[in-house]
Amino acid sequence: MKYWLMKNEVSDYCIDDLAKDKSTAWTGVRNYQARNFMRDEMAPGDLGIFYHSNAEPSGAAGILRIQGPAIADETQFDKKSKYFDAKATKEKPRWFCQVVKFRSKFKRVVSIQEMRDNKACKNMLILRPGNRLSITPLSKQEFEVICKMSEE
DNA sequence: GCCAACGTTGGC
DNA sequence: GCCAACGTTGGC
Repeated sequence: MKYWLMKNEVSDYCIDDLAKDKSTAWTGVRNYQARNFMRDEMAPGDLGIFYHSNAEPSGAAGILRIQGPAIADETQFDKKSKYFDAKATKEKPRWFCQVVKFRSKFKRVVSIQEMRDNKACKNMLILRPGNRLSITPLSKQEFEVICKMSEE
């Protein structure tokens, strides 16, 4: 059982959208490291923090569950999509995504500043300067600390 | 295969 | 909108 932090621009897709949809394919990831996490490391039942970036404030907004296993990201085949990749084929997809299911919305957003201020979060990759990875692993402790902060 | 230039991300 | 960080690209 692993834990993840999955970042998304709040204006694109937020926790309320996921609550409404119940589940969604986490498409559009075009970074190899993040792809490998989804394709190789995530397993059905893993839990993730849904993180809002470019938000007021940016931070952890809720919990999602990985349906797993990874599937091909359909947007890579769609010429009209900004995520289209001419080098990808149906036979050999380059990009993968996970279907994620809504689990819960936090009572309040746990801001990135609160995470910075909490010693238990100090190793989180998301807090590293210049971090641009949209999917990062979390330890069980980090996951639980964020959940706990959301209750306060 | 090096590395400079470029583009993107994302907090502020 | 600024700017630091860093992944990607492409010339050599």
